[in-house]
Amino acid sequence: MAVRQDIHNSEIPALCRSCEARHRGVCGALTPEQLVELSRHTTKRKVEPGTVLVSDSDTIDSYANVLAGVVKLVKTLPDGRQQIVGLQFAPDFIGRPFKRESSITAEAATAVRVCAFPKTSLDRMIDQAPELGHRLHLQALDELDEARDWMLTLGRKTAAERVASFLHLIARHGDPEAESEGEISFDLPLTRADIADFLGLTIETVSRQLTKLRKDGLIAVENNRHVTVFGIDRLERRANI
Amino acid sequence: MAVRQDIHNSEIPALCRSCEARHRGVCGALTPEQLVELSRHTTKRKVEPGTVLVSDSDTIDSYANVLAGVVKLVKTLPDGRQQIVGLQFAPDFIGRPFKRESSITAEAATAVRVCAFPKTSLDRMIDQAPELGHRLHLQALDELDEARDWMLTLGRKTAAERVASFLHLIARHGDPEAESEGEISFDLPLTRADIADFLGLTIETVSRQLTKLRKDGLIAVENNRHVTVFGIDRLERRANI
DNA sequence: GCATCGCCTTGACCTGGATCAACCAACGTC
DNA sequence: GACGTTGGTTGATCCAGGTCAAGGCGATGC
Repeated sequence: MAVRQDIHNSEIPALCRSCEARHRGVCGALTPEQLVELSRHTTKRKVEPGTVLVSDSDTIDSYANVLAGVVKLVKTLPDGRQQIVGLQFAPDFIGRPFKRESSITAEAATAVRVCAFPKTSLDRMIDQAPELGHRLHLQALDELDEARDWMLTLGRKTAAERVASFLHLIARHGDPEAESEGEISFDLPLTRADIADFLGLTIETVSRQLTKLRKDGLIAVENNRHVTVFGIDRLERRANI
Repeated sequence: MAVRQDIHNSEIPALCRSCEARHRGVCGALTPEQLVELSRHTTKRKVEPGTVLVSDSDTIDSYANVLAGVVKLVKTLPDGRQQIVGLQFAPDFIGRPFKRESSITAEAATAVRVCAFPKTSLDRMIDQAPELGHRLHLQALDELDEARDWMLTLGRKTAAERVASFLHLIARHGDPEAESEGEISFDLPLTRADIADFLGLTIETVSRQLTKLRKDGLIAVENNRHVTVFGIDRLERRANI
């Protein structure tokens, strides 16, 4: 009986079987038993672009993993000015551990699949699985590095450098190993308005800078969203990285 | 003999006795024995403003606690443009756990006292004291919140709002509980050049905005460094917080 | 077919903050 | 007590990027 129980428990939940977060994400820190436990309170959902996943106006009582798509973290001034302070890709973790509230809104930038679970379940699990806390710590440190990189961009770079930096970020995220002189193409996960909010610019300026890069032969743009970069190295030079 | 050893070991090292980091900082997570162990490799030093504590050009092999003064975290573009991406006050921890290098320079903004210890000693201790890892995690999360707050300032606020936000930050740091309508005064820990690098502005613009706040009766400035704020609430309104 | 809508681009013009330059005050130091 | 030097202020001018306005274009609806 005890044996059967073990066998049963060590099966990976169906929900988690094809999930990227189980390998590269935070769930990789959990044993099959813990996965079963967590998955009991978990819901996987698919949401439209624009869906608010976490609002800054209410207290947070759930965490989530991004399974597909891109989530933007947005901060808003009382008068409506907005700044995107982070982009989360699969298999990133969304949430602010050890705090009941956050001043950040998380919103789907593209179609997004997420796996959400109650704060309490995961908080309990952190105590039992130190490796889980460690992974969350690592993600926080990575996000801190990214945030500080972006502070340099926001505080000191020109519009041209910012747009090039953004394209570089997306291109490198899609293919970190890409040949620096080769061609690389991808879909932009953000609208012009979102790009502007990410770069601290207006949509007009973003549009003009993209046009400039196009006319200078560094990129090609199809259907507004699909971008081809002709040489990451040339983009890097424009971005002043 | 064993008993004497115990008594001896559980004494707090002289080095740590009056140290703020032992209470509110990361060292609060350590037992007296662990403090003794760590303090064996620790050096306390007092440095002049401008001293580079950690350079982005070499690999990091030590951590430190700020005991007094203010340390600025600086990022630099190849052409020399600079952005301050964080300010560390006592008893903050300085260092990037779990990575051999960082693209950030840490530099004393004022006269600073720090307590430095080798990376290896602390890394070893993290494994033994989970509470230590937890405190570092908490600090990383706090710094992430601060960095993102500042991204909003850099990306979307006007020069006037930025300068007011900076004064508010320093004022609140000195006295988090201050009456919102009362008078509060403090010394600026940064030169105009540093303030400009923190706000993504030029020194001229910082100077003009301070003059404006002075003429509008929100602040008084003596000897360039000493500031009195007449009503934090009025400053907040200017900062658009 | 052709209205309407969302998203993007382009042009004309304006302005907030950068740049350039002069000057001031405090502080060595010879 | 003249003389740099460092850190800050103020004024005049300039320009990158914001603002305002018009128009393009594909998708959706009637």
